Amino acid sequence: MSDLTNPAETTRPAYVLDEQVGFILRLVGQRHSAIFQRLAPEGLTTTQFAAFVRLAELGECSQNELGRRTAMDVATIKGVVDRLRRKGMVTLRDDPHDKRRALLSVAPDYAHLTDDLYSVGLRISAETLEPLNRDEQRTLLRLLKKLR
Amino acid sequence: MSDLTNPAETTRPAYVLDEQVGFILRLVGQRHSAIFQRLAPEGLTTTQFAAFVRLAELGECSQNELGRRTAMDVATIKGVVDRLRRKGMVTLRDDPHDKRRALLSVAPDYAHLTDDLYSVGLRISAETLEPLNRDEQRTLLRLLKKLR
DNA sequence: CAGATAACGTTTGCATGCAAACGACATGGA
DNA sequence: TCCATGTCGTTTGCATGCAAACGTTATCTG
Repeated sequence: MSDLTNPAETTRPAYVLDEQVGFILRLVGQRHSAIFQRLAPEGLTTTQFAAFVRLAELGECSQNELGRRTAMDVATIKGVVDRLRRKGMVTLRDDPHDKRRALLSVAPDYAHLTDDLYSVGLRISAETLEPLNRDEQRTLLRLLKKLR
Repeated sequence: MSDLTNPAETTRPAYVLDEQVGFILRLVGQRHSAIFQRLAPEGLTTTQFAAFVRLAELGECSQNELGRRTAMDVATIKGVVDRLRRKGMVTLRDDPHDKRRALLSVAPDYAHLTDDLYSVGLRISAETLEPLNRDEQRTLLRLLKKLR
């Protein structure tokens, strides 16, 4: 029994760090990230992977636009794009209609890579979710999406 | 219909970035982090909060030990502890029995803060999970814990 | 006791991730 | 046309987060 002189004490849930969503999310993120790093080709990180795949979907696109479509801040997407360019996976040309912009696209040499990335991406997700059965996997994704 | 000349094409799930666990986890983490930053006192970050609360639970403890108990790398926990010390929230003394170690503890001036942190922590978790009903919240936490 | 092994803490290097401020350019309406 | 407003890309500053290497100190084993 806890302190009965304070009625609130008996109903308020105790704070246990290991039970908080934020803490658990960080742990799950760490595990996913380790799986990702082991399976992803070209030394791609999670964000680089997301940006590259999204760019392949969209075709030509500006840097900030790509950032918005992948939920990355302007400062973050800049770093990610810089590294993809350094790897030669993404190329850039000036937008003929807007002097502020540059248009990004997947480098021709790497266009074929997208199919590989799709299959690797599915494998990474499968391995991350492996401790759950099919129903649990569907449920988890459904609930997580509500928290976006 | 997709390409029937390739039977695998019809059964393999299509890769959709927005449906992958890793991508969704990042988005949920972003939302949680924004809530956290809005509600947490003393400018505490998620990791600083976790380290401080854990240290309060454990009493005196070495830096690497605290890192292990909060799932932080030696390099990461070092930075976190440095910042907590700079805020004056954590103090340090030499371990009398082991010259390699230092013993961390919550600074006396901040010992009273832990109760505040518990209630704020609960509020942060509640707000993060707010889009879900009670059953869904329990289910989500149960499934997430399996993925740690 | 001596040598291997392991733990402690530190540092460097790299990659996110966000806030805030900046100059350059586009575009709308007065 | 001119001006406000917004967008584009950039930079700085701070805080994780991990890998790898390092010197120091404990501890275990032969």
